[in-house]
Amino acid sequence: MRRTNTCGELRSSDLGKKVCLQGWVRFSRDHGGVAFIDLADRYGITQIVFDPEDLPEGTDVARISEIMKSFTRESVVSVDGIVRKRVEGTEDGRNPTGEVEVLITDAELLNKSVTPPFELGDQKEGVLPDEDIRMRYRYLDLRRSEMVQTMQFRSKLVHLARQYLDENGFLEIETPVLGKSTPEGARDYVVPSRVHPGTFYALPQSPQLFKQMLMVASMDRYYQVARCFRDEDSRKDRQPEFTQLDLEMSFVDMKDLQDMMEGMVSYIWKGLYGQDLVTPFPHIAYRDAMERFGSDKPDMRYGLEFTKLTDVVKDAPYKIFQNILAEGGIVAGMNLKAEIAGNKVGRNDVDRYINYAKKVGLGGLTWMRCVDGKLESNIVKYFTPEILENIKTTMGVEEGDLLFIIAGPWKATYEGGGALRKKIAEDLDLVPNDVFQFFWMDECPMFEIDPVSGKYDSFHHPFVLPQNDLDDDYVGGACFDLCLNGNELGSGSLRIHNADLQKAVFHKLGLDDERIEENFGFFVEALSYGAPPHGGIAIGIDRLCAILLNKDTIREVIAFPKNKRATSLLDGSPSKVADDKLEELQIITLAGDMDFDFEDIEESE
RNA sequence: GCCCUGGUAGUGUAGCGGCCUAUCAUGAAGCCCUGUCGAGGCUUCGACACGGAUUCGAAUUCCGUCCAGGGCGCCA
Repeated sequence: MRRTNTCGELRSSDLGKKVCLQGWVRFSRDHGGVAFIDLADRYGITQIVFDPEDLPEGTDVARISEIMKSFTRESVVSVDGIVRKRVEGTEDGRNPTGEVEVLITDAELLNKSVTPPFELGDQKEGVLPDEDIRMRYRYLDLRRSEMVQTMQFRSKLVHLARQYLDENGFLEIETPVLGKSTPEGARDYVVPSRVHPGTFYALPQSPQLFKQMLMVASMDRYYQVARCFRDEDSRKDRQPEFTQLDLEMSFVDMKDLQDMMEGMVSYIWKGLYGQDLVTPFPHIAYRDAMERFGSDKPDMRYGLEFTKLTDVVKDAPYKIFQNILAEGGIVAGMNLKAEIAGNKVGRNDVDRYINYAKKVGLGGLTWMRCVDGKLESNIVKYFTPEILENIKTTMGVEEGDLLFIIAGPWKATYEGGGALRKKIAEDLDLVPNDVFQFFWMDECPMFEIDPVSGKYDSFHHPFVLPQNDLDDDYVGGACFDLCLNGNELGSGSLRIHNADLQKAVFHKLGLDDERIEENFGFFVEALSYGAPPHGGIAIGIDRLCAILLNKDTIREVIAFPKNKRATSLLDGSPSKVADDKLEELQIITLAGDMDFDFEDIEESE
């Protein structure tokens, strides 16, 4: 008999039906006479009961009994039976199928499982095996209902995005996975060409150039669920390969792009949770984000904002601040209000935060506490009463408040401050984890200037449309990030559609004509054939899923992720390839146990 | 490349110089049990990541290696 129902389907309304269920033996409970099996598949769990005293006439009880002995944990089995009501008082309210059970009339072992390396019942929290064990046996880990739900969630989310974009006239177009390596940006994963020995394709870090060329090609609205590759070190939110919802639109301004994205996120939200998301999303300028929260992707679900104190302390005879201000640095303070933080942070904690501040790149951390209406600390003697009073007013200090004051060069100091702010919020449990706060971070600069080398670097990437003349002191970029709860979900921008302007930006970034031609010649040429004004955005699907599901790492929302060292514990990749394959590709390797010695090669040069 | 944390039966853990012939749970194997649902009861099996050092004595301290995770750099 073929499967008639899944293991999550049967209800009281099915009583009396003859059914065939097929699935995995999750738990079995043999009472000597009557025996139960929790039969599981991705739809749910149905209780199967073997009841030798209550079988239809002519059933070969001994045979079924014998077959059931082979039903070891996680074996796949097929069971024919009759849906019946559970004995009064033994219903399981936690399970949607808990009112019924299937009385076995026939059974078959489809495929035996050896003893699984860990238990798959995941009703109880905190008993998961180490992640490396889960990865080694990911196909078993994925059987767990939590993982099944995650995969379903992700699938639904992507499906909703596709639906929305399709309804809005987007074409889903695949761009190449084998492309051209460029020296800029992240390291490429590289694929050797057999046909052209000595040359290599690169896997895309993003479909950026191709989607822009699709705009040149008049496709007008494009999207792709694009796998992207970067050969850089992993983090909990960074994998060597990851998935972006990548899209591009022609004849749009930034608001059009953001409206479209807000519409899409709302649509996904409605589909996922049945609730309306509040739009439009708030905006925060890059500079404000940095100066208020110490981050370009601030978590604004809690306070602990910074207030600039540069002007307030500029005349204080405190040498450390004087030196910093003389070098163009900033001074800013964070007020840990007495009731939420100040009273919970003692002298020892302050020392701990001072140490932490040093670790995150701050020179140090100045603190003051408001006691009996006066600011007290080891350094108040360096400040005049007027300045102290001014600090109190500026920071809104009240009795018991604790001030942390950071000082130093603008970027490093605010970034360090942002790390400190995050740490304090986590320590004091100030982060609400049931709030989802989307917002746009915009008004970004076009370039960043390396303080050491003085070289220009793109703030986002070199294809962003500059907002003013490239020779101006400050050049803004038409780019923005979509952020959620302190995470960057994606970046978007209007793009340069003029070939000369694109070249000028490359020049500004230090590329000469030869290098531009070699690496981006085809692209600049494309722009010269009537490229329309266009812009686009890419949303990190892995991150979005992880945040919405409250997962600590994107590995939890990727079916087969790589580990920290970019290896797959499941298939053992990356791995060596056979020598004859390398020979065909005309590749020799200097690593591993081939008969080449790096030093020999160096000497021969 | 660097910093930090960790590695004890198949799995999750306790132990943190001698009470260790290493705890508990789960699992596996066997037996018992007719209403359980992570069933229960009894019996059995099974581990200190690897290599050095210190010490009368090391799972425990130290050094190195390997493995896993978090972070810095990196991620235009």
